[in-house]
Amino acid sequence: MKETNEEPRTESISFVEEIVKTELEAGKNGGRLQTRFPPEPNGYLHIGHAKAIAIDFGLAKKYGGVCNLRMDDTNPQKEDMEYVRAIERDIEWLGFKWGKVLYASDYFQQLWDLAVNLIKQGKAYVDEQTSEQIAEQKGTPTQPGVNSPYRDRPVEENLRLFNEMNSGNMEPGRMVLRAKIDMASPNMHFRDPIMYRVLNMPHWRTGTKWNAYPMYDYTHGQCDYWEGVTHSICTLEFVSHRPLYDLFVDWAKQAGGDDHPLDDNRPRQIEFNKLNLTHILLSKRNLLILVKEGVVKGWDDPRMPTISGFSRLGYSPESILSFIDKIGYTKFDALNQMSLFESAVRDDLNLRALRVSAVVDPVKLIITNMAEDAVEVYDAVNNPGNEADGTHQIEFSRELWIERDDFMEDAPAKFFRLGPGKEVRLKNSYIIRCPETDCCRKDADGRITEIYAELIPDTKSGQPNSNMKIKGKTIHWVSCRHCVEAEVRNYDRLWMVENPRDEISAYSKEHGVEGIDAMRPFLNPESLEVKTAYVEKWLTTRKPLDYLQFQRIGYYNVDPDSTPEHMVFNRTVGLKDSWKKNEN
RNA sequence: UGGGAUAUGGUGUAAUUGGCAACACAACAGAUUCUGGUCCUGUUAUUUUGGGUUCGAGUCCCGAUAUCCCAACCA
Repeated sequence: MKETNEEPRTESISFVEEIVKTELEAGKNGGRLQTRFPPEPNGYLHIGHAKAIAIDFGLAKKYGGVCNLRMDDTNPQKEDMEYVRAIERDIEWLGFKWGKVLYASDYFQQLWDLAVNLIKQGKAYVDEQTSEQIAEQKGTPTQPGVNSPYRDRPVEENLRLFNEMNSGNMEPGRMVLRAKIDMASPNMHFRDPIMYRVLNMPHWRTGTKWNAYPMYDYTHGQCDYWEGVTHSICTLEFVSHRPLYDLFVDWAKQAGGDDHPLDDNRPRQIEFNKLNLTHILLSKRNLLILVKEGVVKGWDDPRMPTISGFSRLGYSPESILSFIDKIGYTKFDALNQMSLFESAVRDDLNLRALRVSAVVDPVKLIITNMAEDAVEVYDAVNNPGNEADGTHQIEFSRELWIERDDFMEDAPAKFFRLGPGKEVRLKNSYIIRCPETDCCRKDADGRITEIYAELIPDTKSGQPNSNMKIKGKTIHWVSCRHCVEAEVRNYDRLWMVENPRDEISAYSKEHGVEGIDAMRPFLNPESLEVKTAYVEKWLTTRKPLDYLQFQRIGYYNVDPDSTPEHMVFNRTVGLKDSWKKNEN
């Protein structure tokens, strides 16, 4: 039933992009597109941020707009310059360019002036209750709140106290500035939200100028508006903040004498589903615990779901972006499978990784009909999928290292590797054959120490007999005299459970423990296996973050700490293995 | 009867906006292979539920159900 007109499937775009595109085409905002990526510099960026980055920067790039990087630095208690630099590095590594680097703290004066204006209009007041009292009066989602006794104090008193809040003489917690909205609103965010609190601590950018600092809800929308952001894209948990976001923008517009209709010339907040991944824990608070408790070696530990961690593991920026593209932007609270991510990584690495030989669990193989001092040199293809990647040289000699599990004395029928009387091809080299008897030597424990085989003449790649049909597969090897030792770090998932976030919080509630104690039961004790491998000498020419494939084993990446003298390789992801599956 | 959001194979996402439910991952089977990888072919499996409107409903209407978000002086 195939019709002739098989039109190319029209590109399907996310609902977010649909909105942006439609408004752009309608000429809204003067046909201008401006987004922003607003991280709080209190930790490293993780894969969830990458999803936000991809749409914030991606849309701006695709539709000729601009995306600014704005540090959401309204809480000096948790933030640090170290994080700002790391955030910039990670965004660049992903391949995106920002318009400007801005800071919420750039707007502290403007926000202050607006707050004063709002006090004068009777829209804000200073509350002297304790945080417990305020929480109590706020009510619950099912019960309306009640007004603060300070709600109707005179404007002059509000102004005086607000100034005192910022004087440096006010103890933190003594008073806050609240917006006067509606304590009975079904939307909790409307129950007189706190605009300013006293922290009395220096800010790493503004120094000691401020002692009272604005809250997120009072900051974000106005910053967007003042900057000219047209689309403020964020995650779903902010849906219920949107009415407040819009209200504060209204107030800022009015205070600034902006008489445009309220639905024009203003940022529009759009929310998408945040990223959830199986076997991954994504929350800066919890990631910080892993770092501080030494469970991992740092924010860029290859087991961390941070951008820098994935980078060090060997995931390419392209593979991360490709994965994000596959999962899409919707409003559904999805749990994505890690296998989809890994398949995106393998897809990309298959194109770019150079093929090399490394023997990770070595056993010696002796080619009995080869002379002690003979050496042959071959050209090994770097990437069968891309001839332009060229070749590199490898050496072959009498004594080789091969993988221990490429030999079995008593093998199942479908084991197509080495064993008594069996033949295999040595990658890039000869076909070899093990004798029927006495094909290996063992130590006192019965562990194989040496395997013997003879090469079959003229079967080398390119030689007359090279097409000889054998039952065996092709195995990889390195020459004992021509290889070097290297440290190989095989990483495995950090979490043994599919959904660590839920498991941890359930465990935490049940046992009344928090932090690392609630996490420990779910951590994989074998998340890192360090091995010494024999690798071909050519690898000493490889540089940190180079993409490699250890043939028949997996994709590996050169660790940043690796040197030619002591090479370190991180396992990015294993190759698919349809043999291992057969075993069980 | 607090408010808000969501629901399509095992998983995630599409469906020209009311017109043959498709793509990817996963799983399984086979072919090719000097990587038990890649490439290629095939198989299994989907509209939460009950009503309604309609020639026709994943899409519209009404009612259930389930999940998520909101009660930080965090963002």
